[in-house]
Amino acid sequence: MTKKKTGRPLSFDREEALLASMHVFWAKGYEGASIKDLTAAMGINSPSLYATFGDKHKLYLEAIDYYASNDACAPLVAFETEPDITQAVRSFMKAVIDYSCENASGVRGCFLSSCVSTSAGEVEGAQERLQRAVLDTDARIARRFELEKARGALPENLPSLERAKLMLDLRQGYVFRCRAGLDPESMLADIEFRVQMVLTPPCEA
Amino acid sequence: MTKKKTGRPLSFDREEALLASMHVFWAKGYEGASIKDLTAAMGINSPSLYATFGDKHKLYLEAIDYYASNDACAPLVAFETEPDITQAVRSFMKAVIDYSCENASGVRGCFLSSCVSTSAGEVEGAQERLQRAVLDTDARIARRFELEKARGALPENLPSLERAKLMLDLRQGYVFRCRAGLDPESMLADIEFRVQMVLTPPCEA
DNA sequence: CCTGTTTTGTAGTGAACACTATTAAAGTTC
DNA sequence: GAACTTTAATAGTGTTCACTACAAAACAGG
Repeated sequence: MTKKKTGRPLSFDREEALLASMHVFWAKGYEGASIKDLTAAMGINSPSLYATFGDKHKLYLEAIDYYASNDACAPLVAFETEPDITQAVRSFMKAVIDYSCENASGVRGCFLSSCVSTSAGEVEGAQERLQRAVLDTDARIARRFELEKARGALPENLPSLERAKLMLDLRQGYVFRCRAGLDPESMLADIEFRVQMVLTPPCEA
Repeated sequence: MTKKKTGRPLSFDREEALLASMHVFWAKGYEGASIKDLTAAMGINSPSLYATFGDKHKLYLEAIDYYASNDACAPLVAFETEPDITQAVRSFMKAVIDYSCENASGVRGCFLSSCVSTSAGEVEGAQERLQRAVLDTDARIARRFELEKARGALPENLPSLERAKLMLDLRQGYVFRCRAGLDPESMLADIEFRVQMVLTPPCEA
């Protein structure tokens, strides 16, 4: 496939440039991100972009794949890193809010929620990637719950997948609110209640 | 302001055209919607668009305002129409899924979630309108809960605003999943659990 | 250090963009 | 029905869009 013999090496880091492009898409959307915007942020000229990534569309899809498969979603990492399950859910929620309200790169929300989701109807290949990302994340969270149930840290009657989906859906709510510019404090306030909601099994006879 | 004396009347319905433009923005996003797309859907020529709405940006803001203040959000209407509160929440959830997965106009998701939210960072005036819409909706739902508590249909210790925000956030999750092309059936499955979650007060001693 | 290969940077391609000047047509009013 | 006002439709405006020829430059191999 990649028929590279010898010659001048790339003067920029491919992965770094890809990440930079993702932040531009994130901030401006697929249509809103111009090649000029992209190349400026990536620190390269347009011919390099086309030689390296094909075209705008391919670059976009690659950025999605990169995000989905490189633990680019900080809250999920926080969730999986934390040993105590209650603390893990709590950290996830907190990370979602912190991360969504002011990311290091200045963009708000979540790449998948705020950008890819919008383009899903128009940009070919976006919806299917989004769908797989959602299903994968559901499963990933549920797996952790199952693990904790096996360890005895969670009650057996907790419906893992149902609660995993709940946790992810609550995330969408937070991301949306951050995107709308709402005060993070107001969101942090009811985290505790939601953590219990996710982890407490059906509470009646 | 509007200095209209006499002359030829508009050959199209202003509100109808505005609604049509909203659906285009909804489907394609702000940047993705071209004047050509808009005028085609609105059934008018571009000079009429500019004469009537100013420019693309003003048209967009007006479309947002229209959506926010004209009960254009079907699920919310379903929620407020249904007399029984449990059924109201259930209808809301169901409407969100039905409405988000396949709208009459062929667009998926929600205008605010899928379009305005993305443009909030770039299009002037979008974020503030989005924020007000979220806060208003929170309050609107909470008001209904308060009303039901006064009627005795809901327990006094149910935190109205907290549950209102929860209900709206769950909505974002559903909308997102619909946008990702997930199967509606899988979402309809755990509605009942979520309805109880919204309406059941904190369940311990 | 010369040949070959690849990446750069400049400059520019046609097409699509948001937007408008202009003219013809359609109503309203007296 | 003539005068006036306003909208409608055509046909453009300059600008920006995604994308690319082309030529100079930078490295690898011998």
